[in-house]
Amino acid sequence: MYALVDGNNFYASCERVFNPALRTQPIVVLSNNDGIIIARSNEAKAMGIKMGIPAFEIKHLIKSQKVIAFSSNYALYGDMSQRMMQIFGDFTPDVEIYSIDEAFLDFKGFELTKLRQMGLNLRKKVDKYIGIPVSVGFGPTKTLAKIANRIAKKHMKDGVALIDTAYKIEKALKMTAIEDVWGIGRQHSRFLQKNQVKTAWDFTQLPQDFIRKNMSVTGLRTQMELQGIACIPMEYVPPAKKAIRTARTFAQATDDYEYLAESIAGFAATCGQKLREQKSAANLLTVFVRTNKFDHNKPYYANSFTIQLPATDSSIVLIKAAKEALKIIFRPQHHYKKAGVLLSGLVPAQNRQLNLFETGTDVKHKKVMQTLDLLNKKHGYRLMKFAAEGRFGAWQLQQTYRSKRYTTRWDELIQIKL
DNA sequence: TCTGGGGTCCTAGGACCC
DNA sequence: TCTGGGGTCCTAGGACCC
Repeated sequence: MYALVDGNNFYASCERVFNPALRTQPIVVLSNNDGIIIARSNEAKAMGIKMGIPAFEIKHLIKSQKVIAFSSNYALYGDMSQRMMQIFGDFTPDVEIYSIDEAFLDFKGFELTKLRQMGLNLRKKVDKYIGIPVSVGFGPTKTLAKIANRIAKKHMKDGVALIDTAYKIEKALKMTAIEDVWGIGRQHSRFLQKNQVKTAWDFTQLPQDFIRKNMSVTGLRTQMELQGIACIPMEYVPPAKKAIRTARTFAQATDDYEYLAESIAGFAATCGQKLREQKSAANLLTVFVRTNKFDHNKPYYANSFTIQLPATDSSIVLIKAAKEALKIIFRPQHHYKKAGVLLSGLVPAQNRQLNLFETGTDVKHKKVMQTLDLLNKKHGYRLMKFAAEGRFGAWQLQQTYRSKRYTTRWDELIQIKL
């Protein structure tokens, strides 16, 4: 049996841990630049605030304090996540961290009759040590565990649901709408509904060749998983990323080349840091820019350019290439709203292919990069930067409502008055 | 004034090889 | 009348996830 454990309204719940007065208030968490809604407390959901809507649509609610808004505080959420995952490891050694707020737990070899109690204990422990409410769903496959988790969240008062018999599988599948199945997104659920497939149960009754033809092998896998045949294995060690991207939407659109060049340099440096963290080197670097896609009064322009590199993990080389690529796609007549850098063709840094005319720059850069990473790790995120990134941090995020980084900064520790 | 960020996998089609 | 068989690699686009 697998369990899927996830934090309820995770980001919103993190904010509540350090501000208990908010426990009964409707709260929302905003994306970078305070752009859209990315998390809501149950109270906010009940008010009809939808996931992903632009923040300005509920500005009146935020202003009048009917809803408390937070800018996203990833330092806090990331740290809370790590603490939560650590607790999971007390219940089984086989934990797959699936996202910032959820994990699959493998309970093979455990007695079925004890699982429910195990789930309850886990909830209790996470609540006591971390202060985040979680839901636990058990099932014979990952996809069924996901469904159990959903049922736990929606229908079980104690937050735990177990799907362990053929009868319960059928019952659970019949009460799950097709669009709520893990692996079936908007396009496919629309297509399936047109074909009279309304629930997860209906989906399990479809002929295999129909699914294979219209939804490829991934659809087939989902069907088997729903039928109780596990075919999505656990992944205990996160595989190295195959692509690394850093991109931002600017608070204000800009036609300033220098501003854009400094942001791009910053994105390239951030990508480089992520690259070195996973000990990879990149063969390709893509720069992309685009104007505001919502502004229909101005012509839309989006473009990208990819540069081939001798496999490198040096931010110096990356920044240089990024600036070259930007020069090629920059058009002075446009106002740019979003830009980014993408590294791909990643290989292990250890056994990268050397260029025939290798000059040894990477060897020279290696020590500089190591020192840079060490200093930033020890003394503060991005304390040391490249001159190319600019001195002004012009592309800094707008974060009007950010809470303190309670768990990762000495000067922002929570204070208690006695 | 105002709309996020970061990933993965699969397939079809083109270009190429013998 | 009529044009083989068997592959690989790469990329763009579409689907999905959080």
